[in-house]
Amino acid sequence: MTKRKIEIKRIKNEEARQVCFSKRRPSVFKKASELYTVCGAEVAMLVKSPAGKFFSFGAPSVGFVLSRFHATTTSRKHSSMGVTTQHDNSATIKLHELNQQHIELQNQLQAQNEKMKALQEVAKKESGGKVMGWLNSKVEDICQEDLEEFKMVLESLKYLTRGIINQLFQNYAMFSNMMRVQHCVTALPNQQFLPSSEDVKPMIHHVPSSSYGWNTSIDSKPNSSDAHVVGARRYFPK
Amino acid sequence: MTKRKIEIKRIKNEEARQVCFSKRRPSVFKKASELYTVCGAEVAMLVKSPAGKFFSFGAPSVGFVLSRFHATTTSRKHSSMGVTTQHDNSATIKLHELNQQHIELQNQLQAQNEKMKALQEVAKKESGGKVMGWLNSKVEDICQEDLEEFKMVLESLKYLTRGIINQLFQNYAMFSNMMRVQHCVTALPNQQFLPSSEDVKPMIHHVPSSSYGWNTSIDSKPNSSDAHVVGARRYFPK
DNA sequence: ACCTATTAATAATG
DNA sequence: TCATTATTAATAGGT
Repeated sequence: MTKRKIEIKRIKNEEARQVCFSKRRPSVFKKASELYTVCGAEVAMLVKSPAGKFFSFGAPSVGFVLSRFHATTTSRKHSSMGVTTQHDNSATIKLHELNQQHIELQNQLQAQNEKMKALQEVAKKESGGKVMGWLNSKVEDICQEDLEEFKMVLESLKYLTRGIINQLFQNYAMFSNMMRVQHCVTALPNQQFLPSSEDVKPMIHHVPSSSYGWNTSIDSKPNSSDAHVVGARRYFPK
Repeated sequence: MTKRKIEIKRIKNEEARQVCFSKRRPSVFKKASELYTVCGAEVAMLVKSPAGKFFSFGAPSVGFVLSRFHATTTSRKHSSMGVTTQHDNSATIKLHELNQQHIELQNQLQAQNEKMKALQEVAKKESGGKVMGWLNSKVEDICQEDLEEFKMVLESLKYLTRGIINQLFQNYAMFSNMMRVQHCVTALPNQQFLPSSEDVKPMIHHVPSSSYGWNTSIDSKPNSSDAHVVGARRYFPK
């Protein structure tokens, strides 16, 4: 979101990556804060910077939310009528994590979508460009190219990739079928989860005295919708 | 950030508050995801909605980040929550992460399939191009001049297809790896990830069949009879 | 840290 | 819940 749109992928330059983190992290915490203040959602967020620093944000407190999370993800062996159900609570974690990489993949898909969009855009443009012209330019930057030339390339692209793609999708279909069976076994059985404790105490985080130190969120007013100390910064509702 | 600027304070109307949460939560998760993908920061985020549902996001995984967090915080003597985390159940975690990837890759490949089709649609509109002429002609009929131009086209094709082909091969490789690893992992007995000592409550998962991916929530209300709905959300309609 | 041109998020509305 | 759109908020690149 800025002067130029960036692809959502890891920044290779280490310094630039750290700079980006420094800019983005407070914003994410702010968003998390707003989620609590405006919507009344309990939020805990733990972050380890690329440089190894830990940050945390929590409303009404990190510990409060963490403990609730533990309560819901902590399982036990349940015996009933001689039947012992060994409850695999990693399934719970799995469920919670279904969000996770999915979101990342969504970002990847966005990048792909946009590349495709760029291709489509180019396909719509009319002008006197040559193959050599956009041969050296980036796909995203093509804007004055010759429609006919481009279409020809697309056509040949189809020709060249058809075989590979077909084969890949055949393999995918095969794997997919196999996985589907297995998935039913591992993810679909009824599962039981603990209710959360309703009487959880607020928590104050330890600050390990490592070379980096921690930024912690210490909520002095567990039930208020006020400020949360995060690092050196305070978020107040305006 | 919108039609009108709103004051950052609790929305009193319960329904409006829930609506706001539903809109904001995915965005915050996305930001957290980007913090990981772009900046390489480890992130864990736990959220309890105003309606009492739990959501989580973690990169590289909630469990991973949480266990690191606990390891660090508990190494200072006490866990503030009195919870001891045992994070040696890598096999179980691995299993479920692989299951996640399975689901997510299905979505990704599906999306890719659609994109490829779109690309090919564009290409199909041009049927009588020079390139196709080359591709369909006999080798003997291609003159030197044509070969030079054809070479240029091939170069450009290499550029245009690089991203697509690489992506497809990556997915193929991931699937291959998953199949190998998962066979190994699923053979292991279920293990407890977290110690348990509380009552449990039943939970129902509903997985929509038509979506690009899933978000999860876990109801934390002990006496609620609500089903746990795993909702679907697409970042990129169409 | 600051600036600002752009992109991304989202409140209000249908 | 889903889509649209008018605005505001976030931020990449540069100084």
